[in-house]
Amino acid sequence: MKTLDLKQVLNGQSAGQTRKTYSAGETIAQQGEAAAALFYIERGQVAVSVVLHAGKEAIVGVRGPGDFFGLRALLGGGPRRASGIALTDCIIIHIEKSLATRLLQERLEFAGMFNDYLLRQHLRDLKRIISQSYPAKERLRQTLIEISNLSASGPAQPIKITQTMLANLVGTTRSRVSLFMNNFRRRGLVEYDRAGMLIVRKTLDKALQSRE
Amino acid sequence: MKTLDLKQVLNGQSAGQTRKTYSAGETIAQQGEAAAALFYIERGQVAVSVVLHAGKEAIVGVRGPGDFFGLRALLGGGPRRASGIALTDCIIIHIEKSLATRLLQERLEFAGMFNDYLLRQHLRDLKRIISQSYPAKERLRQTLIEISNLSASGPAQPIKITQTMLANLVGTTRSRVSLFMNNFRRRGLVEYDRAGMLIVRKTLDKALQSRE
DNA sequence: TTTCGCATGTGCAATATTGCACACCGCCGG
DNA sequence: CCGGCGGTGTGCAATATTGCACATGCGAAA
Repeated sequence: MKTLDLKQVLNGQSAGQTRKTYSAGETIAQQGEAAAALFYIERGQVAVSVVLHAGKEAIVGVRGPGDFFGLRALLGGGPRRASGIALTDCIIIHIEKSLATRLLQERLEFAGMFNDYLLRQHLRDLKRIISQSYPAKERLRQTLIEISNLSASGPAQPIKITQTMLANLVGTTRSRVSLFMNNFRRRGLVEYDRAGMLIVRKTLDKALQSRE
Repeated sequence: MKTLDLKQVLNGQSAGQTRKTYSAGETIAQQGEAAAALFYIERGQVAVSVVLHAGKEAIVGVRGPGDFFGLRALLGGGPRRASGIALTDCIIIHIEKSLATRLLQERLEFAGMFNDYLLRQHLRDLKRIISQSYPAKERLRQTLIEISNLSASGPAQPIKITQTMLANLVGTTRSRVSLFMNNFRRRGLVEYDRAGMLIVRKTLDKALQSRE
């Protein structure tokens, strides 16, 4: 199933879209500010995070090439409920709210593509929700696999992410993540390259449970 | 913001849609079978559940009036990954796969409405994902509130749901749910009516944590 | 009425998780 | 070269959770 590429739709639209680059660590969208644009990731990875209470932070997901984020721009006028932070260097297309809503309401091919995207995102969300039935170690395993396969094409990508972020992503503590990662590493399921990037091996896919 | 009602779009479409009724406990869609239709809830509540391993079951969410489920029908030809089970007596509109995809591809007003639905559903999913950062008791609190507000209009609805289902919904054990529910009850945050239906009081909304 | 078959209320030991604390490292700026 | 600083590896006591087991209550079927 080939989905329509965003660029085909955006071509011919001059106003309302901007292509920007961000370097790793930069904040692309900030929780609390007005949702003026919808974002599309052309390259790189973005963490979507929410600050809860007393500095506690939950990372709601990681998005990669081909993903949208900042969907709040399409829903009423409320402020953003989450932040988008570049995990790696990124190329992001900003689509202004007015353009995005217009495309959605007037262009059937855009609406169709976006529906398809939202359907797939919903399935990813469900996977994430299901994972809450598993213990932390299994959640970490699933999360690592998901992140390393974000760029659907080609083999698993090296990941740059701190243990603290992973902890906020799987809903556990950093000490736990450290423990689990070492376990995975001893079993040859993951490894770090010289740049400190995390490499997830295919063997992690079916790694069965084992006591830590 | 008033969203387009499904019926306006379905009017004039004769073939491919059926209105059916189910009584509480009936299975509307079964995990594993072909996804031949998209479902729309006109009345009632439906639990979406997934069987994991060795009989373990996760309830992925509860849908109410105005919600769709069985979205797999819109994505390729794969089998259903989840089951839909009527929690209460329901009126469900079956929209055959062929009709659903056609509406999505050809009718801008349907595509627009569906996009809006998926956006809102995505936000609900995210709330659910965020909740995994909280302890079980807080997750139960949020879940009860969400379910009781499914029928957006009017006050909170009485709920009919077993503790076992609640446990699968919040990702904990039944003993725990029993404990928490009694705690909520003693504090006057919930109660049961004579029919055994659960009533969630508004006071639960801001009930602060307390040791069990 | 009696008897199952759910669903709920409770208790408890075995485990898992949390929340710190502290040591080590590599890197960067002064 | 020397601090910081952020990120990681570990250990540990206080808590929370799991997985049972068993009693009770209640309604439907016999």
